[in-house]
Amino acid sequence: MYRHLEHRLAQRVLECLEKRHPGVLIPPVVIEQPPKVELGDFAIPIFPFAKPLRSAPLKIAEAIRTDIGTIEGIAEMQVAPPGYLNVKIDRAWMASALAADKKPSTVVPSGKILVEHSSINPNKAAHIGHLRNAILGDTFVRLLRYAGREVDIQNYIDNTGVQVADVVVGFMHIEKKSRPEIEALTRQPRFDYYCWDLYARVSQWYETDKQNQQLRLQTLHAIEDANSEIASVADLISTAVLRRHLETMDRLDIEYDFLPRESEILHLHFWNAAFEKLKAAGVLTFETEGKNKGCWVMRRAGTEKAESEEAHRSSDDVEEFDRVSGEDQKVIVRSNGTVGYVGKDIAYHMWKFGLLGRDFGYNKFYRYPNRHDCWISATDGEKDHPHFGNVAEIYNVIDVRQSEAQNTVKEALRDLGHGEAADHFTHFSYGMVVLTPRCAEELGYSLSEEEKARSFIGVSGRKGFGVKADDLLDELIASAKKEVDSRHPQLAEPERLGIATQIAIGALRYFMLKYTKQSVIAFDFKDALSFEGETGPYAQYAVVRATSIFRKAGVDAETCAIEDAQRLSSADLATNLTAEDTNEIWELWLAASKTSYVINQCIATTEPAYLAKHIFQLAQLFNTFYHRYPILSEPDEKRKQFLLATVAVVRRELIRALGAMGITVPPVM
RNA sequence: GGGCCCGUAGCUCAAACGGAUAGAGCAUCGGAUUUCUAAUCCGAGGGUUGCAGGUUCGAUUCCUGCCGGGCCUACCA
Repeated sequence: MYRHLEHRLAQRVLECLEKRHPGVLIPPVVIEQPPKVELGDFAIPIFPFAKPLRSAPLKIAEAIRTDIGTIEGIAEMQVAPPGYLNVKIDRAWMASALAADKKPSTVVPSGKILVEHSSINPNKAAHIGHLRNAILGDTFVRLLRYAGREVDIQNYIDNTGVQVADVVVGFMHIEKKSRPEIEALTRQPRFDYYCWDLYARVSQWYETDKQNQQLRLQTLHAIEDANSEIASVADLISTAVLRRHLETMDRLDIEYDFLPRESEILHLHFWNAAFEKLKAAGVLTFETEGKNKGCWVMRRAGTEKAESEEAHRSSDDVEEFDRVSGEDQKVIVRSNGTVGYVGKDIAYHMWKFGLLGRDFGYNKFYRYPNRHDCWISATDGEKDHPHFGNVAEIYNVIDVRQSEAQNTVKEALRDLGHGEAADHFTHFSYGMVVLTPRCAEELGYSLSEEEKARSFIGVSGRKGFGVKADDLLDELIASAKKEVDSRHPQLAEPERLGIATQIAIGALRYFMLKYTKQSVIAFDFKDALSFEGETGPYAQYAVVRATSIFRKAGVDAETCAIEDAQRLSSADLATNLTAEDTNEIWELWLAASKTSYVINQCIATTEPAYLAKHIFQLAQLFNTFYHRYPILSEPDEKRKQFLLATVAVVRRELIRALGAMGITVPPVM
């Protein structure tokens, strides 16, 4: 409703200006929020119109104010120096719509969206970096679904890469385990932890003797051959680790629909199909001389600019140098005929948009407790299966280090003539999670002098250096459990554990979402384990408080807002919201009205942090309100109804917004 | 060498398109009527937004240069 009103206002302002100044190009009308509610609910800066209209901002603002007439939902407008038009919402109108949960009809774009996230190498346990990825991705899916979009969730599995090869080398050549022995190990509870340690040992082992690295290459090649014994061992290991990842993420309510694996991209020859199309379209060219002689290469993005600059440089030497050095080229197929990672990724993304002319086979792989099935790629697969791929839009949640590679894939699609697909290809890029030096020491790692001097230490799977996802969750739950135990000793053990788990998830998900996505998170246990201040539990607690009011009042919280809204006349709402000293409560209603507006902003900017901020602000306003206005003891019955309706609306919006972040609220805290 | 990102309070972070007095949380200090209320609330201190220019009515935000930090830049995946 808030968004709707804002849009209508901008539209009407534009019409006013166009009517008074026909033929003049009017700059876009921007709507902001005034620094204080007393000034109004929307602020329109008039400065940008001054020049094109050849008039003073205050005069223009005054003209709009007199011309604009009445707008449903807008109460009044004021001209404010040095050049703002401040607009006040009709508070009773807005409150009545919000309480009744009225939603303006909106057109939801059709077309399925594919969100790819997690994509953890299946060779070791998931760590905090993977948690950030999965939580960002899962939250973005929830936001899209909130907005009415249809979404498939994919988790790409690189089960034939060097990282898996390394662990295979570890089992076969360091531990000298037989296949049955490995099979037995995969059945132990946290097999991924075992691999975590082994992976670190393998990395060290490579350094002790260069000969050992030969084994790595041999193993890598053997894995790509589906029929080899080594490939079957690799599959055994990677599948077991993958299951562990799904279990870990399920603890956070993160689910997937489909797991495409690199092995099928290989065995179903996706690359061959893509290669033909890329050659035919001239996207790839064969180099006959220079540094990249014998390779199929793609011109790098940004080459056009370099070319036009070169045209001005008369020297042939420069051009010659560039061609020979191959600086402007990206090798896709190596001179030995094998295709690199980017090539396979291009093929995979052609499949995503339904442009490859091939499909995976599908098998059921994992059933969640809620009976939702997660499918996995197969060469053959089951007859009856849902259809994945062939979507209208994609979002790839991948950290910032892959920007270059993502751009190459996107440009390949564009060069193939699929400009529309390229336009709907979004790399949802985000920064790394690193450890503070203090945190690293807490984990028992001894740091070099150089490392101690740095502001942070990177997580490294190769060194076995990092915070494992399950460990962090365990610690969060234990910490929350201690609090719940002391606050609610009368509750049964399973109930207390359930509450502690909800709090732990709330804390973790909020923690990962409160930072804007491009910022590097310096991980610290003190901040991550905090349940106070700007945290998930703070917002959960606000809802719990709201719930307890209704419990004590003997009123159903879910229906209260609507029923009270019907009982309260708009005159009642007006009295409670527009009289003197009602700004504080109005601010609360206003914030509550913004949930879907904020969610749309989050989607448009691929920035979930805005929602975290919004939730915190709403919870903060509620806590202040809660503290200041006793409700159950309110003697005036109409006033009490209004206050209860206020609580009901805020509670509902908080639950919704938290739900969009994947956070649920316990009955008590 | 080239490309991208970052530098804001003691610490961790905000500030949509350039907008009104740069905001939160943590930490520190001082307070909160036995109430629906303490995983909370109120208050205090804390800032030359890395430095120097430029663009304009107005710059934390845009441009240029410098200083400091990170990432990418392989016939690795």
